[in-house]
Amino acid sequence: MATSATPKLSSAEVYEVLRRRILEHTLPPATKINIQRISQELGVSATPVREALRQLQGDNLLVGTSNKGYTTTDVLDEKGVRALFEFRLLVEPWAARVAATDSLRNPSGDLDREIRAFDPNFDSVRHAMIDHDSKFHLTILGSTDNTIVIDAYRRSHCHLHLFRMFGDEWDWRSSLAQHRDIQDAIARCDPDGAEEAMRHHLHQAYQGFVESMPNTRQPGDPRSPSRARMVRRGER
Amino acid sequence: MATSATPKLSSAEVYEVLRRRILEHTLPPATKINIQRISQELGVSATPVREALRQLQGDNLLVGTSNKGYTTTDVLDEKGVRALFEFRLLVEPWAARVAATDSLRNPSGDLDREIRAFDPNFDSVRHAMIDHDSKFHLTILGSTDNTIVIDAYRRSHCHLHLFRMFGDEWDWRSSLAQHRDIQDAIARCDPDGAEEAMRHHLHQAYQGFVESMPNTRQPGDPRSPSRARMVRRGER
DNA sequence: TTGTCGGAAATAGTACACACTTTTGTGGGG
DNA sequence: CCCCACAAAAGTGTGTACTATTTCCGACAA
Repeated sequence: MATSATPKLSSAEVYEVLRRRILEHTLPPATKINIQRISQELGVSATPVREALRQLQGDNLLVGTSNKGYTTTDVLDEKGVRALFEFRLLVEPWAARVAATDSLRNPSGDLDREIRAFDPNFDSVRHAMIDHDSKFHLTILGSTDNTIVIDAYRRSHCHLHLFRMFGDEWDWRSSLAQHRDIQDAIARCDPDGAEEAMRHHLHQAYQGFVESMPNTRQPGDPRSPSRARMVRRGER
Repeated sequence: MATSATPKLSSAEVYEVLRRRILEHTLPPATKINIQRISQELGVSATPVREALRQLQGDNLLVGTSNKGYTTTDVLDEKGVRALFEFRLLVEPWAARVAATDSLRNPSGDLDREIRAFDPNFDSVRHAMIDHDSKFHLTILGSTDNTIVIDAYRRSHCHLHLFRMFGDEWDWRSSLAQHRDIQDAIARCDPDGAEEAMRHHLHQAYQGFVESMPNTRQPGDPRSPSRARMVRRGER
């Protein structure tokens, strides 16, 4: 576990370490990053750390201001969640439709495997579900073979934000059932069904988010708890 | 014009300089970047240059491999163009619809100004049109107030790729007319019309691209000139 | 309590040394 | 005679240590 005593460690590896730490919450949201500490902790000089930080800034995992250092991105506020799901509703139903049109390289096999591989007793249900959900959605996106859309999706870091906000009270059973519905529609090459199943899935997820948001408030986070704006549905 | 003799220049400024150079083709596509040369040219040390390069890599303007340095991204191939327009067809018609729904902060005024500001005798028509086109589309995107979608759009660098591929033979008049159609629909708050106008505009642009692609081949670019795969239309 | 002034800490930049990559040049074999 | 392989040298990217500036925090005084 100790990262010390590694013979030579550098640059791209520092990037990977820091990236994992952010994604796994070892570095919590809205945390100031100390370059010195990290450099001596990983046993490298300051320069590779700074480069890694710059790259992480480009990946939307850090925000940095000149002469003031870097900070991990904050938890999404209500507007941010809305924007995120609006974005997902643009690309993911389309991706599901594309995935369901091609009967040859159809990701339904992989998706089935992902669903079966889900283990509620893994570590925490939350962790297992996020992991499964991440892979499931990315598999569908990946089947579109559109690097630009895939890249845009990855950069949204939606599952990082999910992980940050979710408590353990989440109804993962219904999410899993919706995944099964999507996989079914894709397996039988039903574009309309797949698109609609995905849209429904995202709407449900968003709904769950909005309802749980006042509860998920972090301690010591003075955001106004009122202003629970209502959800507009049936946008399209 | 000369970047020398600047008293103190550093880091974020290096980033800006390099970014501009890429966007303005002072650094052509698929060009290897020499850190030493840039550092002594700008009168700074290697470190800030390297950091700027890392950030540009995160912006999808450079590709970098370990111990081999950085290279500007290459011109899009046919598959890339297809992916790019597929992406644009996902977000921009939606953005046009959103822009046309809100009668208060409606971007039609800005759009009208953008259209009028276009000057065919500016420098080269190509440059002027790319500049106008870039602002026009970004204004519509910006009116959605969805930072995630806006950011994804910016990172696609669609106008950089347009600029790279276009010759001067482009039919900018019809593009401008289509912009006017879109602006009209938004001004009268006609979501369906705006969405459809945008979709038509993008289809036309894509069509123009595909037709001009074999002609736009760069000299000294040994890509196979055959394999002009046919366009599938009416995807949705 | 508020404002200002210092000192400590952290970040940004420079110069140098090392390591990897690429290229050039030379020798042997086909 | 040409070509391929291997080796040496130049070139370039990468990491370390040091220096300089900037920011932040606390003490002291009004």
